[in-house]
Amino acid sequence: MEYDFRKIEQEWQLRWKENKVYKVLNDYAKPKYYVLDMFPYPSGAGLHVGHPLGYIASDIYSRYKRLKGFNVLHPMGYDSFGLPAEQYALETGQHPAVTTQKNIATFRSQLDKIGFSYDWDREVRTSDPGYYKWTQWIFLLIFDSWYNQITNKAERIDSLQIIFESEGNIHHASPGDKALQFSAGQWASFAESRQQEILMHYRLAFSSYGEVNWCEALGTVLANDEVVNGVSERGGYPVEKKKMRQWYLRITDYADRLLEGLDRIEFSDAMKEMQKNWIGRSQGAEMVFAIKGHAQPLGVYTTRPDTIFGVDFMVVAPEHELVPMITTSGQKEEIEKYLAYVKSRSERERLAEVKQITGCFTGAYAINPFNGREIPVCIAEYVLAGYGTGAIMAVPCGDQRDFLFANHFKIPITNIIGDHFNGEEANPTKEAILQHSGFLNGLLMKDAIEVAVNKIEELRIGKRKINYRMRDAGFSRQRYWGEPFPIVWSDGIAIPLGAEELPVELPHVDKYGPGPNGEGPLANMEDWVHLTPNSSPEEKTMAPEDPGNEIKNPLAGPGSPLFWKGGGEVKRETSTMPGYAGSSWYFLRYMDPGNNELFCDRKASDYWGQVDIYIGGTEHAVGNLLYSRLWTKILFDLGYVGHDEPFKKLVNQGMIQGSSRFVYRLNCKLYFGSDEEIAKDSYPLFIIPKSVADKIDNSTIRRQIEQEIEMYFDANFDNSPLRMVRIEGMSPLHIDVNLVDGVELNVEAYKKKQPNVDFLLLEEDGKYICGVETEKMSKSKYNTVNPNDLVDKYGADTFRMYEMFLGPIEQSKPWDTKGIEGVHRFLRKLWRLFYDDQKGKVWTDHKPTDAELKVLHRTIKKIDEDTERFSFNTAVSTFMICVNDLADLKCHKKEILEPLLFLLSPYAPHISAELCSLLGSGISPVGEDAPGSVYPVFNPALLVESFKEYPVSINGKVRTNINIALDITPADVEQIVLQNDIVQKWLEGKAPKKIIYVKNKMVNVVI
RNA sequence: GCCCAUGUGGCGGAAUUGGUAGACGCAGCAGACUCAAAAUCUGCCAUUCGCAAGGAUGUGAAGGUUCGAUUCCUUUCGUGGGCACCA
Repeated sequence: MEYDFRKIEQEWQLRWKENKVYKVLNDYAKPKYYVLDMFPYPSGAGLHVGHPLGYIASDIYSRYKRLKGFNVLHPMGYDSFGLPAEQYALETGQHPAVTTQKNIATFRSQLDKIGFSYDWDREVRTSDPGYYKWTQWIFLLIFDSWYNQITNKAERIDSLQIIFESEGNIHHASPGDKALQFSAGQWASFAESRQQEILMHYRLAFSSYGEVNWCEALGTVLANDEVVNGVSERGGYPVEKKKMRQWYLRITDYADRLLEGLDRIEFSDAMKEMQKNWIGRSQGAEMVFAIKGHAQPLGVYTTRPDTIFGVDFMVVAPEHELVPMITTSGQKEEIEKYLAYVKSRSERERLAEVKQITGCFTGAYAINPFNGREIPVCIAEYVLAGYGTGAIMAVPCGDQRDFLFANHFKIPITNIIGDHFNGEEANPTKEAILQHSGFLNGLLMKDAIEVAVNKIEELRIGKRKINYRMRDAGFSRQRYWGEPFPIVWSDGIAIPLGAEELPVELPHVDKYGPGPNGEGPLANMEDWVHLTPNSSPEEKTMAPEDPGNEIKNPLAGPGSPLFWKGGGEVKRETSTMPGYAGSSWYFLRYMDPGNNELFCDRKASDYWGQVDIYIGGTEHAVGNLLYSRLWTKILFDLGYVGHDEPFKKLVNQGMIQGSSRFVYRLNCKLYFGSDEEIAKDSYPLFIIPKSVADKIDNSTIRRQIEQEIEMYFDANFDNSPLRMVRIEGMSPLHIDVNLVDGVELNVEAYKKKQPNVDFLLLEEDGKYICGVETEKMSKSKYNTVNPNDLVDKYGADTFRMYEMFLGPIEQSKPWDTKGIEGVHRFLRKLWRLFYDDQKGKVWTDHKPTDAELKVLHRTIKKIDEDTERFSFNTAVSTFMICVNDLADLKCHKKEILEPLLFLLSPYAPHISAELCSLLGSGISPVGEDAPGSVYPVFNPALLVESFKEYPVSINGKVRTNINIALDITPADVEQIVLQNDIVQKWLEGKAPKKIIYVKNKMVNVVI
């Protein structure tokens, strides 16, 4: 009986599907475990071998935990909104919904072949109205919330209204307009539109005019992480700043909690570091400098108040509001010239010329409050309007940019750090003793920071301040293929739709181009955008004549002013939500996917709780992972979930790189002698070996190739038309890796695909060895490998184990198909422990020996340890060692083999299930007959040894091995070791200085 | 520039707490079985000196701590990733 993996895998997959063995119930009595994969964007290219790496790891872990008795949630879905489908629609006219549907079908069929244990009844798709209804719902919830800095959590907006009614905003400054202040009485006197405008500044999801990354070529706004080096990540088009009405999430209010939460979760240091950098917390002080002759002072932010006496000038951002006010008439012309220059420069240019110092003097002078010194105020590009106050106090001896600026404009530098400053570059040290620094003289800079801040606060010219690099997250996109906002606009007021209006379905469009004024494609849908009475039958409920049908927001509670009373022009919001909207909470929907009342029942989220293991790539380090954490914290504050960090532990899978193969095409010109031109098609493109291609510049090699070509024509034409050959060089060409066996090209197969080529100068055996390079896996490089091909050839079990065998899950590594044979051989060898090709059944019911039990229990222990720590590559090795050992022992005993199958089943479920079923005990490691209690338990007693083969070293070098009983005294050990011939030889009659004996490890004799 | 990873045979990698470096697999070499092939099995396989026994060297490089270092410390080089006028 042979190992017929195709038949076995097909049959078991069908059976598992029919019996719904992976169905997961919210069985609140059982201990839970939540294993999550980052759900994929269903691209048109389908899966390549890199995708399943994480999926296989998570599947193994899920199956393992299930066997250990946990109720394991292990779902899968699709992040199916996004730009690529829309781009494709623009190019081909195919509706994104159609292509997405098709791509998902491809993904699903590929996933199914690998034998994953997903509960597909819990599948989510972010582009499904049944799903994005709740994305919209959560958005409305966030819209209806504000961040209370006193209680330090999000609250519903009505609590803020109550506060305003009783005390104004005295204790809650507006995050959008710091200067705004009003009393309770004033609040009551404001018109409703004014009140709404003020509330908007406080909302956690708010709308505001802001500078966005506008990409003309894509006709859309891009997120910061979609802009790379000033051009769009996709397509590389230029990106510029543009003011536009946008939606934002007030993530900055959560900056500190997002930082603090990192201490409570298991992410890699690299990942935490990336998030910390992104948040960019810095501690310092904000203080004001008076400007000579002006009433309004200049506010600056600094992290180094200790350097206050080293301030030689001030720099403000060119966009700073004070610039036109303080510029003197003498400097006006120059300043305007500089402003024009700044404006003319695109983001791209500015980034390309980092560290180039440009700037201009305003003519104004600021006064240092500590020593009364008058210092010039300049403007410069290197000061950013969006960070801090948009102005700095420049300390050239301590900051390199300030130093360069001072040098450039010949501003004298005050040295406050003595020898630490060499006059050639700034030194940002905190270890210097301060000089020329008034009341700070003699203090270590480190210590002076606190002293200076205290003084600043005492003099009431500033206060300590924490700043963040992170900005509020732009939440609207001028795109089609995303969630529509459940918002309508009336007289400039954003009105949330009621829960009963959800989902606001994405209307079908025929054109995917941008709308007028850079709006999204939805703006072209006149009928959809304008909500006037009777404009569309299904919107009847909005008819203003019917007072019972007001658009009300039930989220805002009774008596809320937030509803549309009819009349006036009402327009829908035409932008859509960004890609991260749907992926910020999908892990919650999996817990309760069918719920029509709520996005996820609190009981379900309390049960499943945090994702215990989240597996995915590093590319979402600051996107998905940060926003998911934000949404969870908001939902936690508002009482919708019971935990505030979504992911307990994150495992980053490495990237599988492609291993590209090249052939080298000869570039040559052929001259023909006869008048009759021979058809171009009748002579081929010539391919030369890499060894020849490398030496193409060598004239001897060229001559050799030319002769080769002449011979070719002599052989293929009766009267060779060739008069002359001139070789111009060669070009490496990517060739399909599937035509290559290792590095050897399958010449026949290649010729079938490329009939018009011929190979020159091959070795005698006719082999062609390809060039090799490691690159990103991509279709255009012909280096993708489709898992389907491998599953067809070797089976899913082999494929799963091979992917794990490649190396540590977190490491990036190039794909190499060659080694898969070894894993396949291992599974066949395992099969032969049960069934022999000739003899048939070989397994028996005989009692196992101690040696056999030892092999089994060593394996149990190692597999447990390795699986727990995600060391799947060593686990596969362990299985191989075990099967090798059992084969050596000629062990075919069911009592040993059956537990082994249970150990193996998370890794290779099909063969394990088949062999278990053939053993006939009526228990299975997969599915409905798999009680947790049959998973093998390690018995340490079986591994106890009484002797050990100790390595004995002389001066740290191993010279021999001696078998010594474990229970004897160190003195006896020394005796035995010293009597050993080899040790004697090395001692040369001398007495050892010292003997180190570590029980169960080694013995070292020091001479 | 700053931060984080990482560097071990021809190749992927192992060595979990400082204790026999190279497990397991690929590739390669030699052999068995076979008419032959496939499949399978057996042996060899870091470098170097040596007929061998047995030495010497060896985890990017240089130092250090230690009886003992792939593992810890310092310096340095290479590779990969992230951030980058953030005051």
